[in-house]
Amino acid sequence: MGLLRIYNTMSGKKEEFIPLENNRVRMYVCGVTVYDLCHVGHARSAVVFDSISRYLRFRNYDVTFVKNFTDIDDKIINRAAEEGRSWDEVAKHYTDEYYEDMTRLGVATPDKEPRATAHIAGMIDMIGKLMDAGYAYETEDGVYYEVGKFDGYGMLSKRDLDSMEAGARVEIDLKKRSHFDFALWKRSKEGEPWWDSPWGNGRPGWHIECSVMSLAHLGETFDIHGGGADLIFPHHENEIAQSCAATGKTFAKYWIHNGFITIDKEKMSKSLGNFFTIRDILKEFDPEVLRLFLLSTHYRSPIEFSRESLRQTEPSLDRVYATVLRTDDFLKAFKENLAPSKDDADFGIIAASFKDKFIEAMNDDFNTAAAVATIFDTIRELNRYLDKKPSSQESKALVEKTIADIKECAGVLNIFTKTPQDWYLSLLEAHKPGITASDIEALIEKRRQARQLKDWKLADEIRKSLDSKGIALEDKEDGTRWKVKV
RNA sequence: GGCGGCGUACCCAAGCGGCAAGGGGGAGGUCUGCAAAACCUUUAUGCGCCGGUUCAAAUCCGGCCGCCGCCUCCA
Repeated sequence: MGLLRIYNTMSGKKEEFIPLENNRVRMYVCGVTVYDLCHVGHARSAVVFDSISRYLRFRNYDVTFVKNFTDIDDKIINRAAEEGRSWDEVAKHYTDEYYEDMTRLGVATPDKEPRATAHIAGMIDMIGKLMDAGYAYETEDGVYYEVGKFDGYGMLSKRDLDSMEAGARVEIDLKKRSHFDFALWKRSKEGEPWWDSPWGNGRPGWHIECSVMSLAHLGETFDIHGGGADLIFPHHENEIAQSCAATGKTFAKYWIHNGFITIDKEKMSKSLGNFFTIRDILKEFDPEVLRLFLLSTHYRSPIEFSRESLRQTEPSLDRVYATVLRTDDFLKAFKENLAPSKDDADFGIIAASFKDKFIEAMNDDFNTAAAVATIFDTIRELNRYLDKKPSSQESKALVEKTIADIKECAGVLNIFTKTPQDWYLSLLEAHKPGITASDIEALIEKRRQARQLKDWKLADEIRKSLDSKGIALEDKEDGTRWKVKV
């Protein structure tokens, strides 16, 4: 499989990936706060880490993948007030919505999906340790972490407290010893949800949950910690401060951060209001289109999002499905009648090298864009081979093996997973051409009869009328196929 | 102000020291009743600009221009 190299935010370099423990990989990724529908920025993070975990498994690592839900937070409380229901109903509702989006996007459920509110006891325990060790202090608002006490503060985000103080944009909270001290425990105000603690009734600060849940499920030190690049500071920096101070151990070995989705070059975000929900986009596009679009750019680079770009992605998928269909036809009609030829040998060499090239691309810091290109290279070579109408005893096995390899590698990215038939039906759904599959079939039959009578005029009229609706016909030896034009 | 990143063809996008991947689009061709699909040829002597290092630079170094992110909640 070769060496896997991963860009580590901590070192700022690509490093050889060596798990802490033999073949086992433990990874923790920061999930979502369940207070609203997810947008495509969330989709990117989910798809990227889903593909990374799939690739690690493809490499035969024994992966434990943990992704949390933040189910208590100011935004949830505010949302609950707006919607006139309890905070936990809001959290439950948007967790369900999240699962619906992830299922459609082909994002596998992680091994563990802890919720913050299920780990309050662990948080109280860790906060107590931090208090005892002198890293935390109490104010009238709650308990704070004193960042100045932690030597390594800023090691991940490469910044030091002094220079940050100079650029601080927020008014100083006089109750805190430093502007950058952050809440471990917030005392609850009237009407807010609360849990009992040695520091009074309250709720956890945001950062403590990840330190506690990763500890509970993965141990003091684990292999990979991931999330969006906007979490580097302060969230991940604070997690490091908490965990290292509490355990005295290294927290995570490799830090992986995905880049943002932008709209008109600006980061997509709730606060700017320039976002598209996953829900809305999937009304217009097959989920694999969004998934391939997200994986066609390296995970650390920004992606400029637009419907136009998604439209450009559709033909890529279509090309693969057309080849899968063609291969199905080839295998069905296969009759062996020639001795092996040079064509078989030539294609055999190309086909045999595909998987290695795919792996090589993925080994280079999960370069999915380059990996996808190896699939397209192989698709072209396969088409070229099929054009030669191979019929030797070897050709059938060769074609079957190639398609199997393509599907296996595409499975790592979880794309090209449908049958061609389902792909065309999905496009019909997404493009809404105003005609049903059975209507199309009926017109194809009418045209078949016309063609039999060599009534080319009528045949062409039927095709033209379908074409104007966005449906293309392809005449094959054994009949006519339809497809949605992309 | 501090820190980080980006600028590759008409569009998207890999490459990060040794002849500029891949997808879309355009042009021409093969195939076809005509098409479509597929395949072939073609489409950047060029990688924001200017210098430097090197036998060799899109890749390394320096300067400049433009854009973005983080420093506040954020995937």
